[in-house]
Amino acid sequence: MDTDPTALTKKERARQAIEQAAYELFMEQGFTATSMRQIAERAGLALGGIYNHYAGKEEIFRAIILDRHPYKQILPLVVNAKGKTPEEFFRNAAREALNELGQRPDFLKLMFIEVVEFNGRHISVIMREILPQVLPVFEQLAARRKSLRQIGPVLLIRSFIAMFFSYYLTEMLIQGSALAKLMPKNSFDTFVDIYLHGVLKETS
Amino acid sequence: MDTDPTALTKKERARQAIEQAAYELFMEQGFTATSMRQIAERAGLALGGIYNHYAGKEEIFRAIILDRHPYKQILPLVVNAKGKTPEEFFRNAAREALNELGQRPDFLKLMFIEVVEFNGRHISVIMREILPQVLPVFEQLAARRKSLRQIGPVLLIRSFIAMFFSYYLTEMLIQGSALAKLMPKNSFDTFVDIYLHGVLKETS
DNA sequence: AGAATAAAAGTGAACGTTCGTTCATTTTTA
DNA sequence: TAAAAATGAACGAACGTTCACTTTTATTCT
Repeated sequence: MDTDPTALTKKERARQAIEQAAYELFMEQGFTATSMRQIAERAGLALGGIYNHYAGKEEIFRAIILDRHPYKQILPLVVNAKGKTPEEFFRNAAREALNELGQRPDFLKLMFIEVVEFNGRHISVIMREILPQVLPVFEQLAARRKSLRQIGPVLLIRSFIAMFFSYYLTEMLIQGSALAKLMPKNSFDTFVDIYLHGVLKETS
Repeated sequence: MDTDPTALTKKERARQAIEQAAYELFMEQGFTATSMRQIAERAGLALGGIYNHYAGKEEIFRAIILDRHPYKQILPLVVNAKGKTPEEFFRNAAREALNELGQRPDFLKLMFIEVVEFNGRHISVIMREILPQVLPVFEQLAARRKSLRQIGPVLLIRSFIAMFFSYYLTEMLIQGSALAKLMPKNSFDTFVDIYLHGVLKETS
């Protein structure tokens, strides 16, 4: 038989097809609204076959969260962002993360589904993986008291991530509304500016 | 018969009971996971009776969005917030909104359900109501070029709202995770500070 | 190597449940 | 006394999962 080590086994290819189909459908319709039949059809196998690879529907979602979540691509970009000053670092990290996220416009929905349908049940496993990588970077940043206002590393992480979340959440919320028409084009740049400098002018 | 004009008619009381029950259940379980039977039971009437008041399940959700959404209470607090300086205004508005939101911890879920299950379909009606009230206030704010950096009124609104969203979204995401244990107590104050002054120290 | 064979994966009908909605009927309201 | 509201059984559809069965894959033995 063919033993090309670069080729995925048939088993693995089936798993990937199931996860890919489920990922797309969850993004399009949400978790509850997506049926196992739809997943099977898009993955190109029969309904019952799914259960040879996953114990059930929620396990597919968990698998997606664990090894298909966009943070896998984004995290390295942030952690490895360069910059002589913290401002440079934040701007580079934000820009690179945004570029990657721009390719995957539905990334936030995974988080919303997680919150709405599972009350954040699966997040802790992500955190366990993210934190050891990200915390040292932001600890070094927070220590630069000359450049940064006094904000602890944990809140620095949270607020940095929150900037992306809030940008995309408000984008999804206002899409198609009157506010969307009034919105400037490069709004994310302003979000980064506000994160860095605030809305107030310096008082000096 | 009793014609006390302050009393709700029986019809109205039934509608309120249905909306209240549905609101609670949607918050607890999400829209799709909540059944009409659960709504009927908690509202204290029979299954079929709901359809004498609402055409279907989604119309209940729409009614909740329209006249039970927390922004009804919060919007006036923000619009009527006082403050000699923009900073005072923002801090007062943020504090009062947060107090109100603290009483209604599930407020954000309504938005998430809206995004996850309806792709933001019902937001435009909210915007049509909010914008005329809120835009003038933020236009006046944005015009104070001495105090505020150059940010248009529309982005000023969006980023101000986004501050709350990002705070609560990250709170829901990290709850129960390792990051939550490391989080300082009064994190929202820091979010407001970052919104006002940014994370960077002034360069002067 | 090639045949035998046990394990894994694929199939789609069937199962039991639950869903949103409808309906004929009764009770309450105006 | 006519309209509105309440009732819960019934309907058809869809759901996640299981099942008996066939096909494919991987391993063992000659």
